[in-house]
Parts: sequence; structure tokens; C-alpha cells
Amino acid sequence: MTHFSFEVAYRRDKARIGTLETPHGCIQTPVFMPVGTQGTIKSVLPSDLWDTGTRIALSNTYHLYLRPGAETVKAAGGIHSFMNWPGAVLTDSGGFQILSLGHLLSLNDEGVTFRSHIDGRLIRFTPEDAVQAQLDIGADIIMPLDQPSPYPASFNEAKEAAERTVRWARRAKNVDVPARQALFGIVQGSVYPELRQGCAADLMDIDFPGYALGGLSVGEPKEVFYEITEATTSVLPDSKPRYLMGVGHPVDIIEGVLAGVDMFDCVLPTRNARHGRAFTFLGPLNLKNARFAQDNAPIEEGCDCHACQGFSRAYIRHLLQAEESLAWTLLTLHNLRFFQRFMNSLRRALQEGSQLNFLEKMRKLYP
RNA sequence: GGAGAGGUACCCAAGUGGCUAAAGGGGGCAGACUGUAAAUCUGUUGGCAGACGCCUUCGCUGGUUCGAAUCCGGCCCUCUCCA
Repeated sequence: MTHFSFEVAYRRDKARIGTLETPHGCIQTPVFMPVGTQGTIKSVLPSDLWDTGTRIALSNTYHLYLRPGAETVKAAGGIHSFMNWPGAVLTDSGGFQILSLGHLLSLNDEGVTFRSHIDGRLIRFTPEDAVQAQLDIGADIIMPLDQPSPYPASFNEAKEAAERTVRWARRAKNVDVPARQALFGIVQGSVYPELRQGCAADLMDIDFPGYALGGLSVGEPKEVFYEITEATTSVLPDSKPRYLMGVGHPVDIIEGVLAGVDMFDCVLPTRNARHGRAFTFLGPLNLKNARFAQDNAPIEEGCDCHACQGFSRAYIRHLLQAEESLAWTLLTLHNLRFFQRFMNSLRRALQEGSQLNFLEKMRKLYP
């Protein structure tokens, strides 16, 4: 398979179940993609990542471009062989990082100028550069440079950012991208439905194989977040995958899926793992808590992840206290497996028509 | 036996008359984390109380003083050096 395609197999109201075909495997949607910013899902082996059920992971153009350099990844045969990961990869463009890292010097239609957070050197980055870097890196799905709006943003600020995002997307689209890579469009527009829908319409005119919703879950009220998500998916083409960037929280994922979103990514399972928090179907657990000191049960009874096969809460708590890296590894594997089991449950709930019950259950467990 | 230095909260360690329930670390306890500059950040850490507060603490003990972790006497203990 050398091309990209998306097919919806099942619908329940606005929600869809489908398959995403990439040169590196077929992916069931709705899908959760763990984040491996620097070309690694922190603390786990790719083979163990595979065993969690993960089939597509994120990496970041911004970070790889700065270090080791896109040409280095290219010379290694691309990101898949470089990181020894047989599954699919999506690279984020770095628009979000350049804005959030606080070293931005200037941003105009031409592109962005910023200082590297690694060595402070001056970097000029255009929408064409972002695509070119991703051609070198070789991810299956690549993202154009975009300009997310922080929250809160005025209507005019959001409008300007959304319009620039469209102009940049058009330039990105003009770069020749091989058939084995799919360049998505990113919808911006902050919390203004008309901006979101206008931005989506403009991107649809350019025509992308998939559309992302960016700049959400950045501090706006949840209801606003959900409304904007739905307002945006409602105008996006039914036949193309929708990707809600940076989300997220289990409840937000369900809300997204119910609004018609197919793809999600988030650092929550991996970062929280490194901070001692485990996701379970009985609610979150902070394994650092003293109450687990002599608890010899697995993290979650009935979980089939590597960590739950013989490792106890007491042992993991000990590893956390001792700052042993095996703690981050075990909790990361557990959390990533939880997110995959969670997505499986969500797909099953959709097919059974019990998605609202599932939403209520997760709301109670993860308020 | 002689000479010096020192004993502060769970640990290390500031403080040398009132602004000190006592800086700062560490450790402990708890919380946050949504396209990862995140193995990070925040709060808390004598007792009781929801709070105003109250009570007890700086080796022990007795003094000086309106007031002492801080000054003085005695005692106990630790470390270093010399015999």
C-alpha cells in the first residue's frame, strides 16, 4: 500500500467508525495517537509500543528539524526506520511549538523567525520549509505550518491567524508531495464558529485528504470547545478524516467522536505516566500516594498490558519514589494500553448504541 | 588528661536579644498536567482548630531581661587535634 485512503464503515449519528490506510498499515478509527515529539515515545521500546495496540504515533517537525535535522532523518531512510517503528507516523508541523515556546521573533505572511530553544540560533521557517522538512522526515501524514490563536483571542486576531493559516496551507499544498504522504489542512478560528467554518471552507477549496481542528482545548470553557468542534466538523466533508489536534482527556475524546472526529493525539497518557498517574476504567490512580505502599495488586485488575503482568502497585510506587526509569516505562505502557482499550470500548459502544452511557461513565470517573 | 569546634524541626543547614513556629535545601504528604524546552510545575510539612487563634518547640537545667534559639552559670553529649 503506497497511498493514503480513508473509509467510513459505520455511523452512529455524527460519529463514525472507519479505516485509515497508510503505507505503514491500516488504522481503525476513531484512533488515538500517542505523542513522540523527538522521534520516540518517551521511555518505551517501539516493540512494546506496538504491543499496546498503537498503530500510529506522532512526532514533531519542529523538534526533529532542530535536532538531529530533517536531512539526518532522511539519510537514515526516513522516520520509520530511524526510530525503528513499523507503524504509521504523523508529524506535526511545529506551528504550535514555535508559538508556544516563546522564542518567536517575528511572524508574517512570509513565515516565522524564531530562536531555537536548544542553542538559541536564529531560524527562519516558511510554510514551504515545513513541508520540505516533512518530505525528508517521511511521515505518512504531514501537517502544514499553521498559526493557532491563543485563548482568549479577539475576533480580529483570530480572523487574521485563520486567514494566514489558509494562505500558508495553500503554499504548502503547492509543494509536490509524494503519493505515500498525505498533507492535511488545519482549521483555525479560535472560538468563533463563523471563522472556523469560513476557514474550513477555504481549506476545502484547496482540497486536502484530511482536515485537522487546531487551536482547541487551549483554555476555553469545555462547552465552547465542544460547540466549536461540532460547528467545524459539521461543515467538513464526510468522506475525509477529521483530526482534533492535542486532544486529549478521555471525556473530550468521546465528545469529539460524538461530534464526528476520527483522530486524536495527546501527551496525557505518556506525560502523566512519568508523573505517576495511571488511567484505569475505575478512575485515575496516583501511584505515588502512600496508600499504595503495600498494595500488591496490579495497576488495574484485568488489564492485559505488560505492566499489569506481574508488576504490583507497591513495586511501581517504590520505583517512583526511587526515581527509577522503569516506573515511567511501566506506567507509560499501561496508560498507552488504557487509551487503546478505551478507544476499543468507544468503538464498541458506538456499535451497540451505548455511547451516551459510556460518556456518562467516563465523565464520572474523569471529571 | 589537655586544646579547639559544635549540639536548631524527619534529615542537612541558616539564624547570634523583639519583625522567629524559626530562611534555604533534602525527604515526606498531596495536587496539576490536553498538536511534550515537562523524570516538570504548584501547594503543604510542630500540635490542636473550619477560621480568628491557642498551646508546645532550637541538647538539659538554672539565671539575666519587659522580652531569649540568640546573653550568663552548671551539667550532658558529639567531632577534630595533642598527649
